[in-house]
Amino acid sequence: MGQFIRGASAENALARLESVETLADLQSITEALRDQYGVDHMVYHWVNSDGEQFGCGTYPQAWVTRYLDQGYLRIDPVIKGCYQRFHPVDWKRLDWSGKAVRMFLQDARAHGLGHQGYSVPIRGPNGQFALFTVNHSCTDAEWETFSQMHRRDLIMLAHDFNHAALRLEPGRTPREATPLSPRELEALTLLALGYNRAQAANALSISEHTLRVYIESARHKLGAQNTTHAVARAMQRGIIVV
Amino acid sequence: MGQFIRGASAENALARLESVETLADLQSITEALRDQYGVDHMVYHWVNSDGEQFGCGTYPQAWVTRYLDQGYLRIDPVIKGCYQRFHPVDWKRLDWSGKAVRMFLQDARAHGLGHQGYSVPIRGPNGQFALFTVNHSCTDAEWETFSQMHRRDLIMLAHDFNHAALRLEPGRTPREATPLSPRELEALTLLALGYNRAQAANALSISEHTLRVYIESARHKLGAQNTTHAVARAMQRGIIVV
DNA sequence: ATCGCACTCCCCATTTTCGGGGAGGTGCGT
DNA sequence: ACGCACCTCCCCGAAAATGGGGAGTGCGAT
Repeated sequence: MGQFIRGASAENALARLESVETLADLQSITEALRDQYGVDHMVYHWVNSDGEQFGCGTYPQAWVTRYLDQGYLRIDPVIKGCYQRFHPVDWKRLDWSGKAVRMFLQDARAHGLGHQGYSVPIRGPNGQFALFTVNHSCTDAEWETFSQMHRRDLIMLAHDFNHAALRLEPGRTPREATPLSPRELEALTLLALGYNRAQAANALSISEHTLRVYIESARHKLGAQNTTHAVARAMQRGIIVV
Repeated sequence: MGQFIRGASAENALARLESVETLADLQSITEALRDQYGVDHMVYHWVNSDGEQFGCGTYPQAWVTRYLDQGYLRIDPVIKGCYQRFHPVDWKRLDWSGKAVRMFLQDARAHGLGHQGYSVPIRGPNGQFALFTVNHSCTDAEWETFSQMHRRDLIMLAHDFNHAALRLEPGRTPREATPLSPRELEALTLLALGYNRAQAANALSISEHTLRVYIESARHKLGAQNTTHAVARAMQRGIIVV
């Protein structure tokens, strides 16, 4: 295993992260950090199921392509595990059972990924979700030492990468150009809680017709196809809390 | 202004945060940190629209009560501003216009809050959203110096407070009783993406009748009242990613 | 090898939602 | 004082979802 260099050497990269201007800059920083920390791979990427992709890192291009083509986003236990956690997670603590998952793992190994991993979930406004991951091949004990030693560094790195990414891709954030009105939010919230329109209208002490107007306008503002879609988008963007 | 102590002195509190066992512990840590950093106030609190409250800090009790009673949650520019940002924000950069907001500000001052503030937004799984705030009275230049010097400390503190809070309140992370089958998850995912039943069935290359069976069984497993509710629950539990 | 579970298909009638339209009142910021 | 966004109410027909029922295939586990 490479030498695990301490925080001080990461300061350069931290400083560079704050003034990143292009995705290529971000990419070169992941490579520099990978070398500084002496690990096999370091990756930052946005997690979107809708095909949009944003990320950088040192995974082989073949693996990135395959990952997307195969729809591994929906299989990868790292995604699922991090989605339900706040704190960074060691890959060993995830659930790797299941046929599809085992095949995924095998495929990952075949593409040169190490069996040790440590991933930091990051959440931004409007339901943004991203991951910052370090990947390596070494013994469990060595990995434990590494991850414990650099845990805080990695959290800060994840934070800085996300900050840089949000600066580079402002188009992802200001989707809420038309914010929902209080009544619209209330309406969607009740629907998300399982109320039907009659019940929701009753709960808000308004007519069902009025409720429909709210749902309709919320749907238009959210660019949603139907009520379920509107509720899903509102939840995804974090503008309603259930 | 008090002396702004550097990161090293915060290490004690960081260590204590990792082993916190009660809300009172968390409370005492905010007080210790306030004194260490030499600021007027330091606060961590959950932001829930549904009235549930979880938090700790050094704001006067009278202010906390008033804040809740008056529903300032929906007025406070700090909440709104942080909700739309990823990076910590200086209160001066927020939008303080509006009649209600000005009255809110006046009320805050009257309750002993300083005019300088720096707030760190934190997001967890299941749409959790929390804030970590430091508040003080000093000149703009002094505050600028302070916030720049301790920015990274405050981000890590926010992270650790949230981690501790999530450990203390596991009730916010519901467990998955009966796991959904792959097809059920696919079905719900497509619905969350705005597909209607015919489109979803087509996308999965199955009959609409079959799709209905999945939705039905998923609804039962999730204890949901209707399709929208089922999708909302699945998203809330993080078992589908949209 | 048997059991359970996931997967697939089909019927019925009833309830709910959708997608347009119009119309009047309030309160806030410029 | 004006506009603008919000809130509230109502009409219609067409489309979609719901809630039951039954019935056959395969796969993995006990």
